[in-house]
Amino acid sequence: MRTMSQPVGLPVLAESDLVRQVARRLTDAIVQGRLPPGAKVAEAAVARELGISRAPVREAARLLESQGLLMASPRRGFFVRELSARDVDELYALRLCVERHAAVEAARRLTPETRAALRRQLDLMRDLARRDDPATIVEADYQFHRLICEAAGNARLLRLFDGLASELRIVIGLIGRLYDDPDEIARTHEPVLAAIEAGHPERIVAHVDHHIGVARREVVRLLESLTPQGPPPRNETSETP
Amino acid sequence: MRTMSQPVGLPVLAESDLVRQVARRLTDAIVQGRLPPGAKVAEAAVARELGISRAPVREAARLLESQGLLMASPRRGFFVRELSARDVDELYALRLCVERHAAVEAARRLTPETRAALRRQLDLMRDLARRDDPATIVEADYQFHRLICEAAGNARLLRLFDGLASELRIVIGLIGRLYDDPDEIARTHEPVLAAIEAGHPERIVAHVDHHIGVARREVVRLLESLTPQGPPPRNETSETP
DNA sequence: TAGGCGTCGATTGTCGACACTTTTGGCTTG
DNA sequence: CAAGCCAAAAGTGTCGACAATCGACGCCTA
Repeated sequence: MRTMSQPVGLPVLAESDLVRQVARRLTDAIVQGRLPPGAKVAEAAVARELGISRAPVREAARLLESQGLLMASPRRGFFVRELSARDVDELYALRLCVERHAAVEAARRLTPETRAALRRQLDLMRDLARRDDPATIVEADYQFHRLICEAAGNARLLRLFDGLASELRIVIGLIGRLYDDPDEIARTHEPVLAAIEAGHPERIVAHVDHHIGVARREVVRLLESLTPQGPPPRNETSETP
Repeated sequence: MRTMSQPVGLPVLAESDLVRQVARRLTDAIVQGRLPPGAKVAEAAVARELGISRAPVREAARLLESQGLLMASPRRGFFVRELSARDVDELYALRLCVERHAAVEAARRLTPETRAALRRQLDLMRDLARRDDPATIVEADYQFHRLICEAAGNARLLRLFDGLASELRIVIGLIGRLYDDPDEIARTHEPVLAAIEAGHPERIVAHVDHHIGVARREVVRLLESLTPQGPPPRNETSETP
């Protein structure tokens, strides 16, 4: 068959899929903090607001459920996942584990392009730090770490990272500004990138450990300080299949 | 509100939720190889077979989709994910990353109980190796690794492991017997457990690396040898949000 | 005879409806 | 006045239906 001269990768226009769109909207609302932890996500309300029926909303909710953003409580509906300090600690443990691997792997297969991209991102963060816009900085921070995971060349690892980051953003967005000294965010990332460029696995792991470890303790501490809140769902559904 | 004396976590009788049941059935069918990679999962057929409507089937399919077991192709339906040799390699890379962490952590908080459980599982595997029942051995193998992840005390890590294992079982089930020497499976696990009991992080990592590395090369090699097959879906949906 | 086109059947995406459960609000009662 | 109970309202779980789309088969054309 030779209908087209070449199967040149076209941009794959317009996912007609309502489910994806709803999923994305809900995700945005959650990470932006517009749907705070514990909030009920009423199908009917969402459907009404978007001018669609409940079916696509339910399916989107299922997607977000197994991504850990929502929690399904039978006969009661979906709720934005509430993260205890312990949850966040677990998430950071996984993130550490993932990013360690990602950084080492990224270093192994570092190309001039990705290296430049990382440098550029770091510069961007430095700039933003001067302008002092918390939300934007958090976003840039996320992108920097994401670039590293992308550079590891493992699509699944990237998806995993995105999942962890999404869940964490449930609370990060809540906490707001994480760094007292806005310049610190760039300073703490510099050694990580330097280690990747240098390509010493041990040094990479050490710096990643330190960098994420700091954030981890910080966030967990902050979260523990404002834990006293919670009227929400009734029980964890723990399965052991 | 205090309807019940206490919101003690009840066993949540009879999951009224059809979605979970369908999800589980589909998962079973996939890991048991009854739904082979690339197979189409027709909603109507599944619904008819289970005597229910299509809605719960669709929702279950969404769950499995974001677990990586199914792949949604818009307007075409759901298909059992096909794993290329590269996919499997990526999965093993993640598994390595996860299990390393799990084993080290398990060693750190090793209790006599979990230690006994691990020993017991290893003995079981030795027994099964003598009886030589491939399917059962694979299951026991899986359980051993799962126990380690459980012992790490991170619920999320366990879920992650389950997810990776599910995906891998898509192909493991296909390959069938992995070990020429059935006794080998017990022998290769022994050093891992020994290292965990000894509690030397470096030695643990080394043994886990070796053990999983062997399996990884083995499976990837086997899979590459029978890759020539594939009429299936049409394109990867790669998002970069 | 090989290749392209139109039509038909099958399947998906979405919707509205119905039964049942949970929640809420008010009312009764100690 | 507070606590408990009852009834109405809201929301979920599931279903069957309908339009739009995809794949396949067969026909027409070069």
